[in-house]
Amino acid sequence: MSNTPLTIGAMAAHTRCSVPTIRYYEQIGLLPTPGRAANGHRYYSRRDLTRLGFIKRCRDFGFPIEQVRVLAQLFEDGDQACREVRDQAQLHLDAVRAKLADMRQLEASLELMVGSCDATCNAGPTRDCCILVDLAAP
Amino acid sequence: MSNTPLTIGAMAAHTRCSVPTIRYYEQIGLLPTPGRAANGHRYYSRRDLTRLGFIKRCRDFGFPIEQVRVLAQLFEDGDQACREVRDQAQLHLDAVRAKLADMRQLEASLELMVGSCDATCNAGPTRDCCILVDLAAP
DNA sequence: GTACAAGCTCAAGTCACTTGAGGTGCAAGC
DNA sequence: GCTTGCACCTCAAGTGACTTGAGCTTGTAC
Repeated sequence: MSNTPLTIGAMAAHTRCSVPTIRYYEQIGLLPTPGRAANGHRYYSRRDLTRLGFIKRCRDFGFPIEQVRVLAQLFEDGDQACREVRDQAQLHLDAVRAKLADMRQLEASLELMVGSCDATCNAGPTRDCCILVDLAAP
Repeated sequence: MSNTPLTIGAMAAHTRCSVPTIRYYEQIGLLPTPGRAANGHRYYSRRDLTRLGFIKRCRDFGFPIEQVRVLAQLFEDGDQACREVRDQAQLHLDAVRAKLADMRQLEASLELMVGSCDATCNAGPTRDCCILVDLAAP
C-alpha cells in the first residue's frame, strides 16, 4: 500500500476507465485537478484512485453523471444523512423501472411483428409484409 | 382526401412529430427535399405525409435512424424481399432483449441496495451507509 | 540513433434531436 | 395605418457521456 503517485495510465488500469474518460471527468469537475510532474504528466493520489473507482461503479450501475456528483460528495463526507444516498438510489431505481416497462412493451410488440411475419408473410414481397403494414398503421 | 399540399405545421400535427424534427429529417436525407411556396415555406404531398408517418412509427418502436432509412426504402419499394424487413426487426428485437437483460440485472441490484439500506442503515451517517459501501467495493 | 509507448492539447464526432437567437410574411383587430 | 400574434424561415449551439482523431513531446529500450 504505497503512497507513490499514480500516472493516468495506472488509474485507468486500476479502474477500467479509459484514459480520455479520466481526462473528461477532470474537465467536468467530477475529479479534482490533479498535480503535474515536471514533464506535464498528471499524477494522482490513492484518494483520487478511490474516488475514481467509486465513480466508475456508480456509472456501471447506470447513475447519470449529475447523480454521481452528488453520491461522490456524500461518499467523501461521511457525516451526511444516509437518507440522501437512499433517495438517490430510489430515484434511479424508479427511472430504471420506468424504462424497463417501456422496453418490455417494445419487446412484446417486436416479438409479435417478427412472429406474424414468419407465420403469414411466406417470404413474399415487401408490399405484402405484415411488419410494414403494422409500421404504416395510423 | 384532397391533394392540397401540406404545410410543415400540418405535417407535424398529423404525425405528432415536432416541426424542427421534420426539418432535421430533411437535413439528414430521411425525408426528400420538399417544394417551396413563393414565400419560402415548405410544402408537402400526401406521399411525404405517409413517409413521415411511417418514420414516426418506426422511431416510436425504437428503430435507430439508420434502420429506419432501410425500412422506409423497403416500404416505398414494394418489390423487395419481405425477409429484409423481418431481419431488421429481428436485429432490433435482439438489441432490445440484450438491453432488457442488462436492465433487469440493474433493477435487481438497485432493489437490493435500497432494501438493504432500509433494513440496516437506520438513518445513520453516510459513512456507515451500506449503499456507499457497495458502490465503493472493488 | 531510432523505434515505440505513454503522455499531452484541442477539436470534432456520436445520436437524435431540442433550444435559442434573430428575422420574414401574413391576417385580424384597434 | 399600426400593432399584435402566429407560423414559418435560417443558422448555431446545447444535450449526455463520452470517443476519436490530429499532431505534438517525453522517456525508455534496443
